[in-house]
Amino acid sequence: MDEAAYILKAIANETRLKAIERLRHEEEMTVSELMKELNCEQSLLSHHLTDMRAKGILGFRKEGKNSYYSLRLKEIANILDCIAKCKCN
Amino acid sequence: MDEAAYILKAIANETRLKAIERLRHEEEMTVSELMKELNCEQSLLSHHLTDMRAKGILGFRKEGKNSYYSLRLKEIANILDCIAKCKCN
DNA sequence: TTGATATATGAATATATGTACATATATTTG
DNA sequence: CAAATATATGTACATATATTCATATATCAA
Repeated sequence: MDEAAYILKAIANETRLKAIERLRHEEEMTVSELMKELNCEQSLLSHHLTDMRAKGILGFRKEGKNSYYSLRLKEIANILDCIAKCKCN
Repeated sequence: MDEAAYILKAIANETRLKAIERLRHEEEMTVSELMKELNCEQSLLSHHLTDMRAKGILGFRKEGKNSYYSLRLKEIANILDCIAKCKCN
């Protein structure tokens, strides 16, 4: 329950959820790509991504100028589906 | 995504998750019962319950001296299962 | 080597959330 | 009615999270 709260806190944020939702359908994405798609400022997005990465939620790969982020815990995306169902009530 | 974050924020807390997990298996419970089981101080628990109730997550019924809380959005409990699966990685 | 691009980091600040404590309210019981 | 019980509420404070801004670092291209 402890760890559940830890994970939920790490994703309970609009920008973070958007990133997760986006990464769910993509193998990996660069920060720039995410910036454009989420319409989020560079530094802010970087903070969010860095933190989720530190918490094991996102995967990471650096190549040249770019950083590639991916959804490491694929199951996390299912949470979004659960909530989508809740909303239908 | 907006609303997903709203709900996740409302439950991303150890005490709240414990309450949800407990209510999941019970039709309804009083504050006192929850206090004992969650080992949580009265006022603090009340604040948590009141807030989740205000956000539509918990159901509520008052009878005599007691307040009965229930899990209104049953699907929310599924989120806990999703996370349990994540942890297995 | 210089400048541009991509990203990260740190510090400062704003805002939200959690907690404790005192007190209020409503109900029941004697 | 007075005391006891169950719960809620308000306020203050601590702590966590989000956001912004300035700046650092690394890579690439001319």
